Amino acid sequence: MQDLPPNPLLAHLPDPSELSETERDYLDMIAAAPLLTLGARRDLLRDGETLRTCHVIVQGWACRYKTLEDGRRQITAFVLPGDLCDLYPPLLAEMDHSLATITAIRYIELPRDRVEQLVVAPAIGRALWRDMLVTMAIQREWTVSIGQRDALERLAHMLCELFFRLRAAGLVRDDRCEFPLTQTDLAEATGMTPVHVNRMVQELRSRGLIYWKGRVLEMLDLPGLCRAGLFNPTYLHQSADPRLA
Amino acid sequence: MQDLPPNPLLAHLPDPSELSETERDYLDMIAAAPLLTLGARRDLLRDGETLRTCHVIVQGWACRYKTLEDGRRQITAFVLPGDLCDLYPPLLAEMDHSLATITAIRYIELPRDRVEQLVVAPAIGRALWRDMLVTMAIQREWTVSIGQRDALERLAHMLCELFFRLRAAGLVRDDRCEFPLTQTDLAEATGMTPVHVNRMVQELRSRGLIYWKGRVLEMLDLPGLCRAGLFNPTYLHQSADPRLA
DNA sequence: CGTGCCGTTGACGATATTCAAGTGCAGTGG
DNA sequence: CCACTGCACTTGAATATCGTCAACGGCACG
Repeated sequence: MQDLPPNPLLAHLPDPSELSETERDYLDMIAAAPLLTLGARRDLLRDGETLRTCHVIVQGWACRYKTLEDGRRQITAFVLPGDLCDLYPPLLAEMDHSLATITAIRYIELPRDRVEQLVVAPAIGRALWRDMLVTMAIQREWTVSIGQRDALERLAHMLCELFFRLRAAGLVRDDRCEFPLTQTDLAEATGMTPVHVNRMVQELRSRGLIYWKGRVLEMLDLPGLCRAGLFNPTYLHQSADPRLA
Repeated sequence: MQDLPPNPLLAHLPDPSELSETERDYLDMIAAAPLLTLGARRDLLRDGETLRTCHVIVQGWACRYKTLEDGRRQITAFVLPGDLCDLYPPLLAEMDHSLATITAIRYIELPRDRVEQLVVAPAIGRALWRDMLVTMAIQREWTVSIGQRDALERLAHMLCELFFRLRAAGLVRDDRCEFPLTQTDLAEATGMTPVHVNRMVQELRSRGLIYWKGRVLEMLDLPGLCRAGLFNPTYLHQSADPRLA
């Protein structure tokens, strides 16, 4: 692993100079929290659990998922490096879904009452709200995607979304990025079968829109892929970001 | 219309006795806000708009929806009487979806900076967070539903969710409720065609699970409907509520 | 008494699933 | 070093679910 990116909880928050003394103290404590690790393809939190602490993933990919009684599984969200993630569940009684790693991750744990402080701290609270609202917008867009887009559009849209989010996190160079998902992951996220995802991947390849081999994804024609997926990035509410280069 | 229910923004908040002086003042100002009205089947907010004020629906049904360039439309959420709803969009730059009424509604408008105060007020802010997390859980469950459940399960699940939410809002008596949605609404929410919704509705009827005529829906066999929809209400995080009677 | 929307029905067709078999590659252990 | 194992990916054929198209009935509203 290369150097750790700055703690994403910090990256999503206002500049410390805009914060009060108290809020700066909060952030210092967070920055000092010990880094924990978890291997790839493991559950971090399970449906039904009652949590006393909150988790923030600092590095690596994860996903939320839910399983039906008969085993059908749906991934409801991907958690990318730099995303705030499980800051909030302890505010509810128990987990209503699970959280699993895709790659190995590094994360920190925060006690519940510390999160409650953060959430109502003036500047920090506002920033967390904003982050939550974007997460919500993404979830809505998944609903639109699975509900209305056909298989090819759905896959194209998913790849676009992930690519734009990775880019905002500074993880794209020359239209290429690390891409640890399997076709089965994409199937569980888009509500199709792995077989059909495979056929659609090949269609995107044959149209010259993407290159994907091993763990590397390259956008050969990003505007074309956006068109194929009826992808409009405004729902991500990405401000013009310096890291976009 | 019968008597107005108490302002839902208040209903979802902690008892005033647990609040500070300042927080009580906030609530008093909200309670004093003038009630606005809008007719059925009209847009309250449109995709792309920039908002200066926040909206809280006090009475009536509404829905969020998104439209693709080619006209396909997906309802991403139903806003029921008693739900907090558009408190937050102004925190983002512009609307990424639209909000339309189903029935006539009554609502209030709050200036943006007042909402920012609420969001970071200790007790109120925590309550709003909780509400937001439940909304998020519902949105995740829609993803699961559209992604994994088949048409019949999807419809059954949607009816169960709406019924449980209406019940928590005190709008169910003897397993019956007002139900102003059309089959086309349900189609746009579940990602199926109106024709197919119709077939599934008839299937549920013929199994003796529901009665639905005009604007009244009655659950003839709620446990059976829950089974048919693989519905597990824990994601709604409804505490034992006195109004459940 | 029209007009329009909502619900209903049937025949047909398309998209995506299921089932089954086989390939390639990475990691493991002999 | 090489065989063996497992997993991800790939391919094809048969099938099913759901969508499309089209027409009609009922009911509310003007």
